[in-house]
Amino acid sequence: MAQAKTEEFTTEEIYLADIAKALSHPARIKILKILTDMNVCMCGDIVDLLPLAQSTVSQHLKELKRVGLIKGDIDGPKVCYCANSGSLIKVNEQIQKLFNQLTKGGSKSCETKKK
Amino acid sequence: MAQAKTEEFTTEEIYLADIAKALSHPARIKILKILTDMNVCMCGDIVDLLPLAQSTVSQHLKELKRVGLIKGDIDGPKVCYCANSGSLIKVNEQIQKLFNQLTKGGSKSCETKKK
DNA sequence: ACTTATCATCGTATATTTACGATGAACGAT
DNA sequence: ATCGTTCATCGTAAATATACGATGATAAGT
Repeated sequence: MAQAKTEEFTTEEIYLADIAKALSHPARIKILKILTDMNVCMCGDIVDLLPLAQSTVSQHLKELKRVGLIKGDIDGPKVCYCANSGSLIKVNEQIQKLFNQLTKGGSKSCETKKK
Repeated sequence: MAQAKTEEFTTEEIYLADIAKALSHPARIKILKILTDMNVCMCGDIVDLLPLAQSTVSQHLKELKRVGLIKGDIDGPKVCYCANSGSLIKVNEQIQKLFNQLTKGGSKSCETKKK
């Protein structure tokens, strides 16, 4: 099965993996950049900046919203999206924590003493 | 189709998304931590620390090796895995660059002046 | 009330991911 | 040479992801 056995992993591992999943598509990376560059929050013009159909972009936005990296405010028929700075900062901290752990050990080597 | 139109994205966006994909599973996060904690590089005992079958763990290791986050040295019938510190540092820098961009703008708000 | 614009969701097709058991390859030990 | 250990790969099944067009929902404007 493709059923992940998440029971055996820590909350942090699951959280980080989930964030990573949200970032695991070039379109979503690009959307985050677009929303950051446009200081005024953007709406569906994101579609014009991506080589994807409107429904597909909507799905990507949904995924980013799912993990809280962006927010969307309904304004009439439009929806105004913007990056969630607070969440981005928090996520950045979590990632930093992970990489601090992963790189703290200095350089290790696999070189096994070939006997 | 599930064919990603990667033509329209930058190399950096594709690279970051690819790294994120490699990190998008709790087991792979955990494997990286295990390889870091064990100062001496580990072999297949990783399997014993994960709630997954040996073949599944092997697949996860392959994915991490694909993006260069870990290395594996064949030592007889065993394979000695270890975290690739250099790669981890480089990846960390790339991620930092991204988040610096994403968080540089200060706090934005979606709050549309409800007229 | 009707149209237009904007966006989400539905339905669907295909690709990829995740997982497992089974098998195969490499090597050390007997 | 045979056996056991270790690990990758194959084959396969189910879940998820990606993408699109079509449809539905909402609100502004006519």
